[in-house]
This record gives sequence, structure tokens and C-alpha cells, in this order.
Amino acid sequence: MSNPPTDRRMTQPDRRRRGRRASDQRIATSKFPPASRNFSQLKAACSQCTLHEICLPAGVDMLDLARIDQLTQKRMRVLRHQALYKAGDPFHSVYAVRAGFFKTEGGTGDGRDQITGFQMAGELIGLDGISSGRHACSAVALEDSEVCIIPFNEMEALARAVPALQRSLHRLMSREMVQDHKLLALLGSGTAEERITAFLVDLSRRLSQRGYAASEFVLRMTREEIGRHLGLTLETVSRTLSRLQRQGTIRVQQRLVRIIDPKALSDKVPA
Amino acid sequence: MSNPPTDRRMTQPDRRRRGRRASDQRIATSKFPPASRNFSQLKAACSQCTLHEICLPAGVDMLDLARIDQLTQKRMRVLRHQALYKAGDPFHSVYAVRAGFFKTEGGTGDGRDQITGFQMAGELIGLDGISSGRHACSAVALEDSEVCIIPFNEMEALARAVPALQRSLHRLMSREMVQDHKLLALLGSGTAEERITAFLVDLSRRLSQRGYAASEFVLRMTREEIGRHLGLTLETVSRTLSRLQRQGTIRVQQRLVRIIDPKALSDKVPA
DNA sequence: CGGTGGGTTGAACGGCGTCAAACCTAGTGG
DNA sequence: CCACTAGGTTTGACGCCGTTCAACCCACCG
Repeated sequence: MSNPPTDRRMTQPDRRRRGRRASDQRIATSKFPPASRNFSQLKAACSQCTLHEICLPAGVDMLDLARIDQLTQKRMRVLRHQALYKAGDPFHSVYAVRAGFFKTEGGTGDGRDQITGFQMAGELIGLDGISSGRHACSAVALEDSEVCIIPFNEMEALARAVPALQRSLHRLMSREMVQDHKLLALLGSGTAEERITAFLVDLSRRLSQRGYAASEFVLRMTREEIGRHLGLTLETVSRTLSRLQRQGTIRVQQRLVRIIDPKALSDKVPA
Repeated sequence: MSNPPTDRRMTQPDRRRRGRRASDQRIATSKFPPASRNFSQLKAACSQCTLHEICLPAGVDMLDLARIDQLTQKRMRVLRHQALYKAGDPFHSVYAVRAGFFKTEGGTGDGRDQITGFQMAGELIGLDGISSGRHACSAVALEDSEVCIIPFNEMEALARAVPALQRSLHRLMSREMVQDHKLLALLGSGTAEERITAFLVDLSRRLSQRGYAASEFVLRMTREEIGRHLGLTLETVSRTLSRLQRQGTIRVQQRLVRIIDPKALSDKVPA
């Protein structure tokens, strides 16, 4: 219990669409379809959002917050397996995850490339597109999700007027670099067990930061996706999880992970 | 021939200081010591710098360039094996490499951690410090080098006034993220040979971008440092270089690398 | 009830790490 | 000038961890 809100009944537009391999076409909705008005109100600006402490507006005072509200008026729902954007798409906006879970993967997202990260509520996606004007990776929803669309030109303009926003943006970009470097170190020299434990500890930390239980959560991604994130095969991921369970450190049943011995887990991760 | 200018006689302050294990104390000079006035003039602002096309001022017009000159007035020399900053140091400035070569490595730089990157002239160092207010890694000179000191608060202020500078900064940060993702993909699934060839191709590209020969260059780093960058041991690096030589793709003698068959080399790198 | 995608587990192979030894080069001191 | 030293590099032998290939199980759904 006490799992992320978007568990499975979060959005059920009309009919199930599991297993639909046509996971790749873009989404048309840029505003909510009338049908889902009851799911969440149209105008949930940053100032009203429960995430504004950890998201882009972090550190911006109430006065300026109202100006940021202008930025994030458009929102969008992305259904499971759909791409928010794909590698090569022209870059116009960045996206803040409001609810749900994403993966970002290199290449066209056909399912072979490295997965550079998993993003949850309050995290920004798409900043990699700035450098070339085209997205360098694809962002795909792991479950039915919702994002705020933040037009990048407008955000830059506002950042020029609001120093706190500018600083927050820089902090977010810098944080992403630091995270990437940590992952690099892990892939460079960590064993399978170290990679998996570091992954679980990181997930747990980010979830608890958002008010969810740190010791019990559902993995939103498959073993194969974990593997492609950590530079391992799905078999190794599975085996390692089983071993951790045998050691009494965690409990795994399907996607549900329970952390039995948090200390033992943290002790395994290098730094 | 036609190698980077800082080859070996670049700066010889007074006496050799090789093998000095005390590679770790900070540098005191924030302006040039009088002795080295002849090495390069004190006032070489961005507008005069040969690197301004690829460095931070890229895309800034002549008028605004004069304002950026204010930012980069302070420069600093960093001798071989000395740290420009170390992990944990408070973050105040970023640095643009003017000449020489750096490595950035996690941890305190004691020589065990992952090397996140090698930086050459025109590249920015230190952006990772924004997120926490402290540098997350250490930057160490691989040869006698020189950097421009860019106080970050001042740069942010100027970026608010000069959109082109703002955009350039964002582009640089974004580019670093994209590069990290490429490296991630390499460490995640590449063989030793793919990692080494990708590394060589990247080095060659960046050097030729700066006007140096693409097919012949000296490695500024040891085999061990290459290994710590690519997630390999020095032995594997050495063996792989030897194998590439046996295949007739490159020629290696010590640190000197000649690329014999550029196409064969590029064909080996995955993407 | 069968189909399908995801997960687990076993067995054999192989690339790369580990350990060890020798060499090469440059700097140091006699 | 030469011997000595130390760091860097090369090469070989061996073993381990993770990949590969394959079989099987499980949960969910049509």
C-alpha cells in the first residue's frame, strides 16, 4: 500500500490498451479531452501544485510564482508506452512530470539503446534538446502519465526576469549532470549487485522524498529496462534480485519490492 | 608534428617538478606572476581570444562580447598534476580552459574514482558545482594549463541581460549532458574495443575542431586514466591499443597516436 | 482454455579483470 | 657519462562474473 497515486487505475480513458505494440505514435492532446475533466482540474498552476517545492519553481517566492504559472498552462497526458518525444524531434519545450513515470532512451526508442534515466513526478525532461535544437533521446511513458509543457523560449525569457527561476533551472541541469556522473561511476566499475542496490536505494530515496513509503514500492519498469539502464542483461537483473532476496535484504514479488534491511542495502553501494 | 601548442616546453616556470607526489595542493596565483608576463599578455579578453567561436561567447555579437570581456578578466595557470578545484570545495566560479588539458574525476581525486571527462581548450569546467553549491568532482591539470575564471554569479547576472550568452550557457550545459549520455551508452554495452575506438575518434574530432591534425596526436593522459574514464583496466587499454595496431588501424608509440585507417576506426564505433 | 509478455533459473562460453613479470623511458644522483 | 630508480607500458596466464542460449513458470487477458 501507499504506492504512487497513478498506480493502475489512475487513468482508464475508455478501454485497456495493454500489449498494443503500436507504442510509438505521438499524442495529439495538448489540453485535456472533455472526458477527463474530473480527473484533475484544467487550471492547476505551479502555485497550486503539490510538487512546486521540488520542481522547477523551487526557491521562487509567491509573487514570482504567479508569473511562472503563465509558463505551465498547457498540460498533456501521455499514455503508457507512448512517446512524449522521440530522438530527432525538433526541440521546443521541456516537460515537467506531474504524475506517472517516464524513461529516456537513446536512439529512436526502438528498444535496444541505453536507458539514460527514469523520471518521476517533479522531474524535468527534455533539457538535452537544447544543445542541437533537436531531442537527443526519446522519452516514453512507463505508465499513464501527465506532464506540464514548458515552452523553452518563454522559460528562458522569464528566467531573465526572475533570477530565482534562472537559478533553479541551472540547479536542475547541474543536478542532472551530477547524477549522470554517479551513474557513470557505477557502470564503470560496479558489480551487478552494486548497480542493482544503488538503483534501488536511489529509487527509494526519490520516492520517499515525494511522500511515498521508502521501504515498499512497485517497479514501473521491466527487468529488461532496468538492465538497459544499468548496463546488464535482464537475466542478470533477475538473478541479482533473487540473490538479494535470498540474503534477506529485500523481498521481491513481481514488480513489488520490499526493503527488509535498508542498512545492509546501503552498505552495498560503494560511495 | 603539428601537435597542440602546449606540447612540453609550453611552460617551464623555473624548475621541473615531475614526480612530485605533492600533486594536490591548490594554486595561489589568481593573476599572472610577473615572471610570466612574456608568456601571454595579461589582457586577452574573449574578444581577442582565438577560441571565442567555440567557447562560452559562441553566438554573441561584437557589442555584447565587450561585456563578456568583463567576466573573464581573471585568469590562472594550473601546473601539471595540480587541482583546479577538488570535490567538496565551495562553488563560486566556472572555468574555461584556455590552453592545456584537464581531467575531472569523482571523489577527492586520490586516483581511484571514475574519470568523468577530459577537457581541452575552449571547454567549460565546474558546472557540476551549481546544484549543491559545492564542487561534486575534482579537476586536475594533465599538463601545465591555463584557465579563465568566470565568477558564476556575475555570469548569471550578465546572462539575464544578454540572451545570446544565456543561450550559449544553456547549450553548453545541454551538450555536456548529451556527451555524458553517449558515454553512458558506451559503458553500458560497448566492448573494450568499441570504447577505445570511440574515445580515439572523439579525441580526434575535438582536436581537429581546434585546428590540430586529426590523424596524429599525443595522448595527454596515461593508460590508467583512459581506463578509469572508460571503465576498463590499464592492461585492457594497453592490450586493445596493441590489437588495433596489429590490425593496421592505428599506430601507437608511447603517447603518440597515428590514425592509419580512419574509416576502419569509425566503423568500429557503434552509433 | 490457450496465447502472450514478463520473469526465473540452469549450463556453458568468453571477455575482461587480476596477478605477475619484464621492459622502456625519463629523471636523479654519483 | 653511467648506474639507479620510479612511473608508465606491455605481455602472458588464469579465473571470475556476466552474457548467451535455452527451458520453464507465472500472471493476465482475450
